[in-house]
Amino acid sequence: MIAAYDAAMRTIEVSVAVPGSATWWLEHRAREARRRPRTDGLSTGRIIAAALALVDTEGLDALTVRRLADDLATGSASLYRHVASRDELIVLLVDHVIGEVRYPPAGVSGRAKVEVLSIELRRVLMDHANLVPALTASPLLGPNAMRGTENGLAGLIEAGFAPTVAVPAYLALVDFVLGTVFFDTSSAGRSAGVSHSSSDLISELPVDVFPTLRANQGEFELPSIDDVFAFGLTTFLAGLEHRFPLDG
Amino acid sequence: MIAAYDAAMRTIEVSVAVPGSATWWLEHRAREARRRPRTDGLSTGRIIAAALALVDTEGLDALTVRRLADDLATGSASLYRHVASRDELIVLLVDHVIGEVRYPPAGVSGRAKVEVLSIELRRVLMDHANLVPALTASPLLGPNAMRGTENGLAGLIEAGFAPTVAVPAYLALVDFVLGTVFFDTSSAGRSAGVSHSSSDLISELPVDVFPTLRANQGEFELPSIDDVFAFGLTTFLAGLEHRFPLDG
DNA sequence: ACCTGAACACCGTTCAAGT
DNA sequence: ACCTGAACACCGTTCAAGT
Repeated sequence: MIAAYDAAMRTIEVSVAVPGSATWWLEHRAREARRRPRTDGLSTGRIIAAALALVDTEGLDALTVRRLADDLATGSASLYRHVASRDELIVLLVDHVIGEVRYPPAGVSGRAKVEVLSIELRRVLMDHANLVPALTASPLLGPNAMRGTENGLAGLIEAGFAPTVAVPAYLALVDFVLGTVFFDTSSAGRSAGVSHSSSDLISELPVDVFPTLRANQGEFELPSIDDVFAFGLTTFLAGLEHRFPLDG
Repeated sequence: MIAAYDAAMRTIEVSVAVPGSATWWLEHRAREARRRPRTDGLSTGRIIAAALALVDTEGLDALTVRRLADDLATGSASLYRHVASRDELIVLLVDHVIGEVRYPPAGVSGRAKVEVLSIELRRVLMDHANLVPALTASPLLGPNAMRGTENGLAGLIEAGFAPTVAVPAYLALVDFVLGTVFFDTSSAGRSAGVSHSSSDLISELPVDVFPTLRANQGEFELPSIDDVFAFGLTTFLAGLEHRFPLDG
């Protein structure tokens, strides 16, 4: 009984929260506050910077604890003094990248602010395309992500939408931005010369089963990934304004 | 010189295509056609079924080649006779799951068909939520995915949109569906009792930096993930019809 | 007290040796 | 010819031994 209780408490103290969850971020903030500086040259900031450089240049798979330790000229065990696990490191990395979003000046508000923020979020994620698969590992609840949510939601409310509309609209918009980023980066594997494009694949399909694709094969060549993003953003906002006409 | 040439050719013959790319799918189809039956009890179909069961019950991380071999009562090396790599297996798994989409009867066309297909794609992916992170590994170009593209695009064209509109609209719509699925499954980490919801996190934020979030905190409790999906789908289609009014 | 070398329990993949 | 046990070159993480 007592042994089981102790074991349970130990689990809780060590932190039961999964990295990236709301609970984890709350605990993380408390942990950072009571942190005392380390005697070695390492810091969470240096680790994150080195990890991001590694991911950007060699991909997410290259981010191993051992390799990162090599880059920082230490042993892998030393990193565990600053970061609890590889998963936690990735969660910190994602919020760090979201922190690269540039916010528009105070004069920009309403729909324009929403558009700028959507474009910015997409820009910083595409700038770190190798990190994108890591976005599925946790919800976006870090401080930088929350700042984006604050501003995006404010933009929609400034634009005149009621909170009951603005909240689902904001969430749907983030879903769309992330979707374009996922899709664009997963299609990126095709290197121009050697590989076939999806259009080449379409021309191999039997015309009786795939009449629409075969007939419109050329259209798939034309829209760039940025075109599709702009098309979707404009169409979504048009639909929002059409469904919920503003009072003014 | 000659050694280098031989090495290059060998690389190409072994297949230079990355699993899931258009080139890979084309090669895959050719490979399947000339495949002769194995003497052991294994088949790609049995492997995929066992892999999916494992992912569904224990998660994507539990899908190791060794564990899968155990489940199939063989050694890990034997699986490499049917599947070239773990990555290839995951690509096959994703298209297999997309194959669970149920198509509407022939009477359903136009906007209704587009809605049904969007809802179906979301349903099958949410049914296999543990597999969702694997969707970022490759573009969706398998036979089952192409069937979905054929039908989705046909729906938009039946609805009266020109191909130059229908193609980007289809791509943006898939981006949105995938985005909601990614977002919903990555937020799923919060188990009801122990964990905090994002709303609990919001109430910890300083009101001077996050006024909009604090003021509208309650709204984030209300919309379920299905509500946000339905909201976004309806809004996007409304925007499409508003921007490109039909002739009829 | 803080740090870390060395070990533990795993991976995906290959290939020589068996049938 | 086909199949696979055993090995290779890695992982993330832990902890006893050092300073």
